[in-house]
Amino acid sequence: MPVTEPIRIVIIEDEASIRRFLRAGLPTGEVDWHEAENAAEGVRLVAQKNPHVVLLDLGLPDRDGLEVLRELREWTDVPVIILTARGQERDKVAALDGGADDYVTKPFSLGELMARVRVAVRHGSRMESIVDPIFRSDGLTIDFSARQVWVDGSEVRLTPTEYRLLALLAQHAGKVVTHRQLLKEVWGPGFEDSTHTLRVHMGSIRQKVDPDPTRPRFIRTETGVGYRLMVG
Amino acid sequence: MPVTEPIRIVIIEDEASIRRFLRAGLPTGEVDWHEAENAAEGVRLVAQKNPHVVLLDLGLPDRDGLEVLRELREWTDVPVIILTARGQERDKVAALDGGADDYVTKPFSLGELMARVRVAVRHGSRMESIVDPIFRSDGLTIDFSARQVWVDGSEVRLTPTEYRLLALLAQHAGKVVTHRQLLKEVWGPGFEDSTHTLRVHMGSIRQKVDPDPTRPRFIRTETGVGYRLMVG
DNA sequence: GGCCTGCGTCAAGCTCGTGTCAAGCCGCGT
DNA sequence: ACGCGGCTTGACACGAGCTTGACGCAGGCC
Repeated sequence: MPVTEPIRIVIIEDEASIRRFLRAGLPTGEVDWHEAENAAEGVRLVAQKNPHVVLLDLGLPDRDGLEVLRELREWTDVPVIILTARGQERDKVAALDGGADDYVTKPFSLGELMARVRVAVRHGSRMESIVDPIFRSDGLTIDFSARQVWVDGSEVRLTPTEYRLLALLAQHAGKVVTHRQLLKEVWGPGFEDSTHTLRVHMGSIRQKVDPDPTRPRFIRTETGVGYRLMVG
Repeated sequence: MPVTEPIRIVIIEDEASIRRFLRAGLPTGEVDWHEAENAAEGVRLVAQKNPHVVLLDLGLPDRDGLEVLRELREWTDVPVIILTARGQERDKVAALDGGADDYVTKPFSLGELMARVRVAVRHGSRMESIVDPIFRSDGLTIDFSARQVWVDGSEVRLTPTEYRLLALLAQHAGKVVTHRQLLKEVWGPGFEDSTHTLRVHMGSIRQKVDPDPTRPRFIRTETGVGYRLMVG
């Protein structure tokens, strides 16, 4: 899992010179950049790309920027940073109260703009990560964010390898995960043949969560193929 | 969504004239206004009032504003709007990347500021994760705003590094915090491999709050992964 | 029945992570 | 200059975790 996904930005701005200036100054590789030069195309692009941040010019040729903002706000909470030459207080207040998240007046510095973009991304991501992912099935509970496992309510302590194996099975709950898959994911490429080690580890996992392998509650072995975590 | 409750604002600003100017211009009845004229009082006030927004001046007499921001960010996500005369790009970027939510340079217009306050309140209410400035669990108490720690009622004195480590664990109470995470947060990027130093510090923390690591009350080591502060 | 293959268990050995002690370094205040 | 507190670094012992090998067992095939 990559730690730093590139920031997806949609800019809605008619002046090509501004777009070019921004595009040239972007940190390469960290930004996924999409340009629209009018309102209609901009809204379509936001819907299509689902960006982390939208940069919106107020002085568009086909429609007023505030209208575009209002239209976006009908269906998305994506952070919108207004990017405009209009520096009057009433414009700012109207935009901010109209749902904009920030307001930057031209001319602006690229560094400041990118810092404000990062703030907006921070705000956006914080809302998504409220619930932490938990796996439940029968008496087995796995809290991935806490890296904790319970069986019938009592906590079970797993070693790093054991946890990674069990988590991998849980991520594909109900489906068979092959030996090669498990070995490659946990030990890395080049260990696809250490199937004996894998069996020993599965054994110790079972000892902790599933004591009787002939009558398995959770982990079923699919002979010759791999293992499967059963779903209730 | 109309905010029925008045907006609670804490302003940390040494210049009395600015405070007076703002206080005079506030819409009466809609704002619950609290003033601090230095950093120490400001942090205390934030902890006490649990405001919707904090207005923070960077040029305080007793401490640098960025430090104050960093200290606040150790325990609260309350929106912070920087309010300062420093308009250099590097100041703005440093503050915004340091956890600030907005940056307004003096002289500013009152209308714009209040609009930005409303944006901040909007952001804050959306995540509604009001963090308690006091952490309690079993016999362990941590007051983030006062940087104080108690075990079974008696105060424990921690060094700066020890406190930051323990506070970090408390912020993710119940969850595993990896070695890399701890090292990066406390020592900064580039120190992710100094795991030995980390162990020594964890040792001295334990000596003070959790004398027997084989039967831990609070800090459990997750071998090969990191540490976890247990919750009752 | 004998053989092979795949799987599970157990024990032993080894590696590596961990905790602790002590020494040395640095910054700071007296 | 000196002492002190805090941080880092090194040495070392201990234990947890991982790997490896031996063995028993079940099922399929000749």
